[in-house]
Amino acid sequence: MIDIRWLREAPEEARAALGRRGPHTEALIREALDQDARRRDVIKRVEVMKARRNDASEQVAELKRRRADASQLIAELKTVSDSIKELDQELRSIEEALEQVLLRIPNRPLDDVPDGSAEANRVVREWGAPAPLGFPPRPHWELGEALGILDLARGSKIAGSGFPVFTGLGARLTRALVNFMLDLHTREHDYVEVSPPLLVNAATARGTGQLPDLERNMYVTEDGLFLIPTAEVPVTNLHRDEILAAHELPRAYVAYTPCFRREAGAAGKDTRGLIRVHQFDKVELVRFCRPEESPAEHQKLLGHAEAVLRRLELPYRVVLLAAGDTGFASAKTFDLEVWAAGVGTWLEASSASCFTDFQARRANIRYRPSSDSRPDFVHTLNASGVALPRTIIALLENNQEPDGSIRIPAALVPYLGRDRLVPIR
RNA sequence: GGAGAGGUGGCCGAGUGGCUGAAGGCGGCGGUUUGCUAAACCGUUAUAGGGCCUAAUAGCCCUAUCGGGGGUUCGAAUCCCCCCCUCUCCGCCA
Repeated sequence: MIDIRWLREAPEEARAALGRRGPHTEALIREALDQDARRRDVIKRVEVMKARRNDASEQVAELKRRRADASQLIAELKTVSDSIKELDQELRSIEEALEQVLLRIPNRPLDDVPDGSAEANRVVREWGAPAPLGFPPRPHWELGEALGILDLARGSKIAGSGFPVFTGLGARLTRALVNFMLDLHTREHDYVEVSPPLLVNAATARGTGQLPDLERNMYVTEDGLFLIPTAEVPVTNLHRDEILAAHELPRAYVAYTPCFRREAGAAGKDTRGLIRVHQFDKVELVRFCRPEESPAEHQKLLGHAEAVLRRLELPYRVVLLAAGDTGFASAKTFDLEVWAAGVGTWLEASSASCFTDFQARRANIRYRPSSDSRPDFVHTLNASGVALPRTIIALLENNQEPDGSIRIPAALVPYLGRDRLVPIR
């Protein structure tokens, strides 16, 4: 049963916060509170009967021990038992309905999240300036093919559109980026590296909020397992149904995984080349912390993601998303948008989100504030650190030279083994 | 995939229909003893839900929980069914 106390105990605050996501939340709140009231009413009634049954059962045992006749009492208890069965049935269906509603209520945006939808997103800072190239920049799909590092046509052939193939130094570039990022986060930012399963069960997908909200966006196997859309899913669920010790918070994990997204309904514009693909590599950062730490943790996390782009010398900006544009599970999100000179646009390379206790409530991830206190939900946060395709886009398009060769930033040279990529035709 | 064994509290481990939320041990916490430590001894030791009362996640009462879910029964850790997981053997295999 997902926790509902937050809603029951402060319904007006919940209304105000959720209302910023849209008017549809009001109906969900009303439905949830209604089902909750019904639920408690039935619990009250059935528990009185259970108490009576337990009591009388002891009397039956006592009578039998004395070899006295208990048939009268047993007959009486039978009707009590039947009523309990009915009420339990009713309770089950109410809880089922309540659960369905709760699963559809998005997270409450934090107070400092701007009102409005995407137009109200706020650029909070920029780093590095998009430098004029002095010649007409080419898009990455042209550069990539000319460099012999990207083969979109064959990807389409063997899997379908949106499944790119990296070849030669392109394949090595992805490996170089992954290793660079993992090294940075484990050595300098103190993350524990994990290599999780790429398929997860439904409970796991529900824990981070992918179900039911993003169900359409995940690939499902016939065994009922989902291909992960991000490492956030398996990594956050590492501690599902656990009570963490206060002294082991905050915990920080970094994971490299491929990510799989159906992107149903996203076909069309802004999907050329590597901009939006069905399978891509990503290094993901996940943090668990005490509630009071989460704002500071969020900034720290954002800084760790930014560090990647800075080392790669890629111009980017930090955008605070407005309430209406913030993801279902998130309470506050900063997008890291990297400049891509060829397509002439900013591309989201990372999303750094604070989920407050939203995922913790669903996944039941708690901690004990002190040894003698009750467990409380942790806060979870995550950020891409960062997604590869859009990083590669920026790398190719921003660092291209008139002859089509690509400058490799110093931080990446040791990993790639060379300081430039040169066209093969 | 086939055959078998098993899943009990933080851990180990009793328990085949009734006062067992669960013996015993270990660990943890509190205390007594102690020059200090150790040992010994005493006490304590879960989670969730609901209600009452509250400043309270304090207190009191109730309900549930022995892998998960159904069922039988007045009553289930104990009996039945389904599922999940672990282990052993066989098969297959990177």
